[in-house]
Amino acid sequence: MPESPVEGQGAGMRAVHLLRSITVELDRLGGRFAAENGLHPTDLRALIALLDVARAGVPATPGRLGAELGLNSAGTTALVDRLERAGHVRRVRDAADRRRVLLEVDDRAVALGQGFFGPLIDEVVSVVDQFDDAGRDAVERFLTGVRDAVAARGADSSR
Amino acid sequence: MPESPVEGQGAGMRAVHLLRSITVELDRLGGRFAAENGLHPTDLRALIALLDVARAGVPATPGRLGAELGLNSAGTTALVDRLERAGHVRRVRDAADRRRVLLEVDDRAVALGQGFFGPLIDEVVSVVDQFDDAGRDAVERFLTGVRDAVAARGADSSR
DNA sequence: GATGATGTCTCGCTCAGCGAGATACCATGC
DNA sequence: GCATGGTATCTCGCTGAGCGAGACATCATC
Repeated sequence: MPESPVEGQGAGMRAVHLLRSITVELDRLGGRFAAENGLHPTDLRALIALLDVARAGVPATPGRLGAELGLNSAGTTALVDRLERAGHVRRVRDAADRRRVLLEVDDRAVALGQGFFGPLIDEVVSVVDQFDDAGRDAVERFLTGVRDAVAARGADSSR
Repeated sequence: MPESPVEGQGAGMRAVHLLRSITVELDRLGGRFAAENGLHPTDLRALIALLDVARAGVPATPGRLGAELGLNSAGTTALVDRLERAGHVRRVRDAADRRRVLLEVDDRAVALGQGFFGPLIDEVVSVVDQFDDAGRDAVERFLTGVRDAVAARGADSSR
């Protein structure tokens, strides 16, 4: 049972600490982006989630968004209000099921996000491109393994 | 300039999306841990940051903690109040500089965090252990590259 | 011992998110 | 057709995290 993270740890623990500092830096970066654009961290998470489900082809609704972010319905309404007021999102009544509201992300919001995160994404891609096939495969299997581990632990008890 | 993330993308984009879903799952998990233990996401981030600087040997103070989390002094005081009320942290006047308050993390808080995140850490370590030396090296170089990219982007404009 | 800098805390406020419940709509039964 | 239950969203009132401004104590320097 390893614990202290000083130098000279195993490769596994070094990977763990690198991952952690990546997540810390990432949400610091996200916070800065949010602050610069007058939106809250939650708003940013919401936009990212919206773009995600949009690409998956599923139409986004307040209900799904709220569940994704762990907000209740009241908080979700307030969130969508904010996004709509800022012009990042439009509410459109679903013609098929008129209880539903579909959320359409404005193109400028997409462009905004891509302008900020695009360069970072390109850098990560270029890091991966430096490896040979075996290296790329290792990276991908590692990430997949970590994602599955985290997701499994996130799914076990409640929800 | 790649964009859509559907299947059949390059290895680089797949890595990007895996990384993103890892971070999403991780902070969902963190949120759950926080909720289960009656503390807010910020409190969890604070505890993690405190453990970090403690391991680095630097004594933790409200000032440093607030800067780390991006809170102002009022918010930091409120945060430390909460942590102290919950018994996770103790305030100790610094004898050398009596303006300062040193923050000592309670052993039970450390144990709590390790009980929750320890198994996940072990799993990540075991994922890494499955690779040969070349694979481990690739993973580490990848993570280092990503961390540097994120940190560089986080440092450029303000702060 | 006065002066400025620094670390922490207090006060009053704003606003994100919660719980409870209202409202509108769909999908069944009769 | 019309009641009944389920679902999606929104409204209302409230709690509390975090902010700005400033108070206070302590250190460093002259």
